[in-house]
Amino acid sequence: MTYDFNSIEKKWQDHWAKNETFKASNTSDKPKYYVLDMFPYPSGAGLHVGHPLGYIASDIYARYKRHKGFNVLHPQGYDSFGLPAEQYAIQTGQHPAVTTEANIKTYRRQLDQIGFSFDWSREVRTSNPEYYKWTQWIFIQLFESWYNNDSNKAEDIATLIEKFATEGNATVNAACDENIESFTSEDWNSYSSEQQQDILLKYRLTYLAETEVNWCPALGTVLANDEIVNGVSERGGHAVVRKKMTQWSMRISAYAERLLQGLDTIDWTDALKDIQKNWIGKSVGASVTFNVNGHDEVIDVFTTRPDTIFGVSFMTLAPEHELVSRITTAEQKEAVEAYIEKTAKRSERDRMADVKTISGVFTGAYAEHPFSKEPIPIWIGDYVLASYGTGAVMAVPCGDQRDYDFAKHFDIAIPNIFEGADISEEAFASKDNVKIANSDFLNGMNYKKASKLAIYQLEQLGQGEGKTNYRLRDAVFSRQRYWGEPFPVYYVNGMPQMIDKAHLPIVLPEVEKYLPTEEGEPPLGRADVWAWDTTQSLVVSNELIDHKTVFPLELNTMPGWAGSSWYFFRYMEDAANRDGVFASEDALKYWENVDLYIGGSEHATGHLLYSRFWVKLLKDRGFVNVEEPFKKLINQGMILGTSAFVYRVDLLSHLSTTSKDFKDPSLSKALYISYDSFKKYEDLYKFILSSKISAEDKNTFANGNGFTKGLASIIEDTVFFDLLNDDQKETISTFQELYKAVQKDIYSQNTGAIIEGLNFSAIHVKVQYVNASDELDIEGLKTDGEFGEDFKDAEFISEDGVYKVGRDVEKMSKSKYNVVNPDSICADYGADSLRLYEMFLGPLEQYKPWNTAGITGVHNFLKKLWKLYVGDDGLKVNNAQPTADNLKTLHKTIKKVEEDIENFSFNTSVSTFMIAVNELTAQKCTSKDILEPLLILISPYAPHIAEHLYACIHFNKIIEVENLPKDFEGISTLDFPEFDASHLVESSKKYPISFNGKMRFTLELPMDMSKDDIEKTVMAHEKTIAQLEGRTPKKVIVVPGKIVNIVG
RNA sequence: GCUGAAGUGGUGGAAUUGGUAGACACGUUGGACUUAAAAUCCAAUGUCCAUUAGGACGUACGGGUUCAAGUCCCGUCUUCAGUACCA
Repeated sequence: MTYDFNSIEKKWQDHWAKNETFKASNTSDKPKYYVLDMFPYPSGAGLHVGHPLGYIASDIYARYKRHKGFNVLHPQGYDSFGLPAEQYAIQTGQHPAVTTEANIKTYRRQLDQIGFSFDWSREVRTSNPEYYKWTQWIFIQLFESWYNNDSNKAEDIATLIEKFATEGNATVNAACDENIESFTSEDWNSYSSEQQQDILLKYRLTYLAETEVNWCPALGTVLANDEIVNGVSERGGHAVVRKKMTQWSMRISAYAERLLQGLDTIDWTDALKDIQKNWIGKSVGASVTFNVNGHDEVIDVFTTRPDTIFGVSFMTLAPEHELVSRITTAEQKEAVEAYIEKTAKRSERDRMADVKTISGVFTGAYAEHPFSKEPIPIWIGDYVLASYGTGAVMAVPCGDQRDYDFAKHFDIAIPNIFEGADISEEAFASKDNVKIANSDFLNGMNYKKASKLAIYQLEQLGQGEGKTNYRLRDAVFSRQRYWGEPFPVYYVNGMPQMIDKAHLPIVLPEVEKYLPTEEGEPPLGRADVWAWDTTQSLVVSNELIDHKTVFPLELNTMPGWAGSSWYFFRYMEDAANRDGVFASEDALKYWENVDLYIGGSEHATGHLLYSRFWVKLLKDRGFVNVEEPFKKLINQGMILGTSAFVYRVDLLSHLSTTSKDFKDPSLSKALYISYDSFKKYEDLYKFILSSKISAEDKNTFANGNGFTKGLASIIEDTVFFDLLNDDQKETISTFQELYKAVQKDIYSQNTGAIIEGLNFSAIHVKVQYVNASDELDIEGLKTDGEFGEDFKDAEFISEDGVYKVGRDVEKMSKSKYNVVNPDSICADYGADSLRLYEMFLGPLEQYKPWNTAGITGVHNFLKKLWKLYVGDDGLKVNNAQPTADNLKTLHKTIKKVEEDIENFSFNTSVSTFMIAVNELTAQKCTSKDILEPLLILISPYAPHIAEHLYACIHFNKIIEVENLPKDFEGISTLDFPEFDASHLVESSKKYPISFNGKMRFTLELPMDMSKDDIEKTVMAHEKTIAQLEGRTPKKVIVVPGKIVNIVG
């Protein structure tokens, strides 16, 4: 009876699927627990071993929670809209829906073979119209909401319209666009419908706005900052321009404070919280208004240091600031315009990365200090960003290093307003332990007091107020793409109108090509049937557009994060009951939110922030009951690939004649040396260059003397040779042999080349051909068609009969040939081995290289586990009375495994299982009372083998899975074993006896021995006497149950 | 620059409140079984010295606290991640 994992695993996977073992119920007496993995994007490359890491962890936890008596929801689905499918569609013309469907099939097959306890009946796909109907519905909710800062929540836009109609907007305290003109109720009521809509857009939580974007005309699309390299597109190297575009935006900034405060209520890692805190970027300070001399203009600035207001010696505006053109004097006009033109060419990222260059231009204009009324020169400088704050700063050079550097560079005064601070070399940036000086009414105060008073005085003047600023920007929500959710929006007289929710979903139209139109419109501009008929409430042909009853539809689509911002609610509802709701009230009430969320930290400022925002909106509008989507979040680390390299022998050569008839010399057979040789040669090369020889000799060595260079020039009677020790001489003689063989080969081809030396290039080879000892399967590599002729006739120079490759850890990628796919692991070792091994690799959150070498370890463990239960003659388990040792092993294991799972320390559990099985095997344990609970402990980790052995014990024979009775309930319904501490009570302890803190020997003593008795016994022991060599100890430390330390 | 995390054998990694550093596994070496190989089993395996007994050193580096430090404190270095003229 051998452990036939392939057959066992397949059969149990089928059994679970057929019996819907892991289907969650929305009605249960059990407490609920919701375990979720971050939404996978079904990429065309399929799963590699890095993907399941988090899924295995969450699956272990989900299965554990079931054993612990919870009603567990553990669903899975696909974030199936996205760029790669669209990119592929552009290249091949295949509809993204088709390729996405195929990719999902692959994903599903790969996921199934790992034995996850997903409730697939609740699967969702964001690209499914039944799903994105509700994404569109939520979008409409956002459109129909405004944020009331007084009630601190989003409200129906109708309440705002009501206020406008009765009170105007003066009393409204809303999160809205800046610079909205105030109006009265009479004004409002007299406005045209278009005017009213225009105003409302400035308040809605999703709104149309002009946004500056990186537009790439050649690609017909907007590019993210990191898709631009050196001012051109990363893909194709096309020109990119800054362009204003009307796009949908999400007013996430309205929620900045709640997003920040909410972090305190959720159990996420501090690292992740810090990233979000940073991103939200709250700073408390004041806004200050400066009048501009001789103009009717004012400059608003935000400062975190209102206490330093008397230290202001200039102001700096961003070059893009709208006031610049108006206030610049005639003399300065030329210089200012030249500067603006220069900075416009630099990307925001460029400007931010370049900290060293100080640049700026004086506008010629002056602002007036609010208190002293002194004139303050107004400069422009590109260290000030238009997109942050007001795009203007009041510069306090004595207290801010950037302002200081700017002032020094342009020779602007640096008044010192800090008592006793030395600002001759640098600014005094600390706000602690210093008093304000030279500052009129602020003199002698500390930061806190002075800030408060300064704000108060500014308020008296009407030139400022306390203000909190957030870095968080509103999120652009439009994409010029095809493969995304269409907006439920049509346009009447240029104003956006929502399609009534009753007519959703608005289904993505067909297009003949997935590219932008020739006019630069998004791909939906190519759709023929993409107009809204308001009378029929139907999407109709574009030809019918008359702007009376038939109107054009929105051409942008939604971004990738739209569908993933609420999918966790969709899983709560049974697939059968999803028709009329995104999730029913009952389901939402029962499941509340995700108890445990596992995924990568790369989503910290995207998905994880946006979903928190949408959930808060849905709560404000009364659709859900929770403020936060994910109660606890664990980040899993990435699994990296371990690339393998062979070292190709390349020629360093020149032609002996000037004749062009000769072809480039190449070896008749490609040669590859092993890593060991490569390393030796490389070390030797470095050794020569770091040796004490003349610079001239080094140059000869590195660059050659016309005939040889590098290692080839190390021959007897040279300075280089004299440096070598015996080992190095050995190395050089193998090199010279190789060199001569290469020379001979080339000369015999008569190519006219002079070979000066050899070079070695590291070439990636497939990791599949490398075993655990880094030895290469040369035959396998030679016959691999994917490498073409590269290795077919190559000669691999082995050392001592083996060819070893070099290794390096890199991100898993196809081009590096280091991708390991779970399919072959499952076939060779089984899903249980894969699951255990991925956990065994190390702490979940850590980045770690994948190295198949260790998988035999966990596989052997499973074989040992099998043998503990099954012998040559069948099942070994019986009703024998467990021994004290058996019980000790079991309960030790229960305790440790339970603690480990609660702490997400899965790697240590696997070790614990190994120890338990090793011990029970040594104890020859056959007792069902021990071996059955042990299976429950192991089942979350290695569910197939545990389930199978459990069924065997249950029926007291080796069973056939397909013949199981229908009513058989498997291991997943059993309770987790109870830990009983009484089995771990020891009667004696092996004390480590240390001398001055160093352990010298151990001594077994009874647990209940008193401190004094321990000391006496230890001191009388012969080894103690030997250790002390007649000295009298100064002190003896006895910690009962722990240690004895003798000092002296 | 700032913020956060980390640095332990040949390798992945253990060490829960300061209390036997290196669990468990890989790899390596030796042995058993076998015609042989695979599989399996047994033993050794931090480094150095020593025939053994045993000893010295050892958790990035330098200090410190303590009877006792991988763990606590101070300083330095390195790596990774996030972030950045953020006013």
